[in-house]
Amino acid sequence: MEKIPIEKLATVLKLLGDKTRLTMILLLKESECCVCEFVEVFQMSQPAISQHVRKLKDASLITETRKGQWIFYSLNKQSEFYEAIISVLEHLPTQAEKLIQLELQGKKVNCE
Amino acid sequence: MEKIPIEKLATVLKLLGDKTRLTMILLLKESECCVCEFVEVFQMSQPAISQHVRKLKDASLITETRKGQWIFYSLNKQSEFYEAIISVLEHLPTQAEKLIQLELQGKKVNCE
DNA sequence: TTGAAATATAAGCATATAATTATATAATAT
DNA sequence: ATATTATATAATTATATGCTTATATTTCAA
Repeated sequence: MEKIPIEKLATVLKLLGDKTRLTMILLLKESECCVCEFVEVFQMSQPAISQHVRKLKDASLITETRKGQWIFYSLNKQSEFYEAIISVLEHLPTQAEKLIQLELQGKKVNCE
Repeated sequence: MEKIPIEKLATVLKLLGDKTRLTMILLLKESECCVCEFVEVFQMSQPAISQHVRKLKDASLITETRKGQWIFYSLNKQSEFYEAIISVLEHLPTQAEKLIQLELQGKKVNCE
């Protein structure tokens, strides 16, 4: 397994050491999401969500793809931390119900 | 595998998201240590070390055993987070050299 | 081409964090 | 008994963090 320098991993763990960001990463493992979906799921302001997303993006833990007016975020499988992140996520219960809730509320973004 | 509520794991990851504490945990995986050894290894003040240790102890990630004038700390294998912690540590390179250095400097505590 | 929706960013503020300094407690050795 | 060593704790301070409010940018739709 690829080893990671302690300092780098500590930085990543600090990013994951926030309930909102950890949940974001867990959701992104199951499905790509855009900011407005996170706003619904977390019931937080758009700037607060954008700022959390930016931290994850700055660390290259997630990547973005614009689709029309939305920007979708995904887990970055190319990240040197990807495997470590997955091994953390494995200890968490699925958050699929949050995505189902979104769907039921008609808040899931469909950009086709 | 035992699942952990997101909020709890986020709290633990925040504790591990500090270079000093992450290294402490990694060292404790290899060998129990006392505060004065950590002071040598990290070249930090005794109160700074004690405060990091306290955070880990407050979260029950480590346990203490007094041996004479020293208090030795160990990874708490009974913690509900133990497995998750180990799976994080597996991504880190061994810190055995730090312990060997201690030994060579005659700073390793022998309490027999 | 004007307005609305999605997102980003900057400034400000309140709280959290990590260090230092000073002091207290507990065990050991003389 | 007293001094020394190991450790803990409290107060203080500087910096980091996460939120809010306000505003800018981009895309799409009318």
